[in-house]
Amino acid sequence: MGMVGNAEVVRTLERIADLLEVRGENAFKVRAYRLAALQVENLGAELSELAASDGLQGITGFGPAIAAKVEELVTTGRLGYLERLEAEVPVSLLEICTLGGVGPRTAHMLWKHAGIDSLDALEAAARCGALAGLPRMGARTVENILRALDRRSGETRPRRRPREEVAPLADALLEALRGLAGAGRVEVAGSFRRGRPTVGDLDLLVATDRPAELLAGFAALPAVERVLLRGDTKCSVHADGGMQVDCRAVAAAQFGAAWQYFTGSQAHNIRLRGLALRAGLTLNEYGVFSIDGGERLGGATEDEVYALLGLRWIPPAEREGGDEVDAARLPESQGAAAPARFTFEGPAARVDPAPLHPVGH
DNA sequence: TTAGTATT
DNA sequence: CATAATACTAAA
Repeated sequence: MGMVGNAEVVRTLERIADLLEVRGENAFKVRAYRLAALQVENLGAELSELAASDGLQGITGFGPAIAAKVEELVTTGRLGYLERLEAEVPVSLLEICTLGGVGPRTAHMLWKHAGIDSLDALEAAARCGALAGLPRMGARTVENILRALDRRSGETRPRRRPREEVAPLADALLEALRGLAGAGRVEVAGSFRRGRPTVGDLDLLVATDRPAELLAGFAALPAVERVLLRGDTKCSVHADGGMQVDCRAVAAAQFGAAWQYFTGSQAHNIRLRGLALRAGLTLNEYGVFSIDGGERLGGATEDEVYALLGLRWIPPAEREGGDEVDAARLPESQGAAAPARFTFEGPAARVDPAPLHPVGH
């Protein structure tokens, strides 16, 4: 019976997706496995029991191919397809992908162009200059790989931590941000705000008129150990203890849309944005826009964002990408059908180089 | 400008 | 045919 639980099915489907990706497979196929994994995560029932009774065909994200593989896995405890994949693709390529800045495309290239199939082989090649000349391998990138390999021995590999363990750091950083010149409202977002029992990183949001300046201040905080990247709207760092902290700076008029985006979950955002498209709108971290014309309809508060999509405000703890979006539908009359209630006032709500309306011309 | 990686 | 949208960096 259920020797193989849903959690292992999720891990297996994700592993298949990772291996297919470094093999250079069709992106849609890779996504299909990721989507299936996501669906299993949010599934109410045990797959092994479904396999014994109704079968797996009806599950969202399961076509015939994935249904057959999952059935094999939950009934026999093994999966021939995965075993063949692991025999074909060097599994160490997945470790190479854990180096910051190195993803599946690069791992694939290293494997095919230079026969690199392990971290040791990569290190050797990097040290003896064998990487230079490979596609998209400049001096800068080689340097970044060498630094990432160096840190690897420190073994500070990122892990999810209990939220209680992270809370003091979150409080301290919120306080520090509030103390920076030009800082307006400051809030935590991400999985921490959603109340998840464990968090992988901290996501902080700050309202400001001078984002670049504020992010420079953030990067210079004493609690910051290393700056991973810093742009005009976003800065990622490693804080003391190795925890990654992402800080996003936005104008006050966009705070609601940005907070919504940054709170996630990813699956929730995708559902919201999909709903927006079907309503003739588009949603991003800067606001809600009408698709034709790109007029900005709102986004100063989360409430406004959800209302423009015809939804009641959804508590962060529910934003996991299950059925919460459908459950939050408001009666037709005041929803997306009549979205022009909010107008965007005030000058330049957007940050300087105008990220505004993402809808292509 | 484009590709790749990253983020929710 | 195919889930959304955007930011940052380095290469070309």
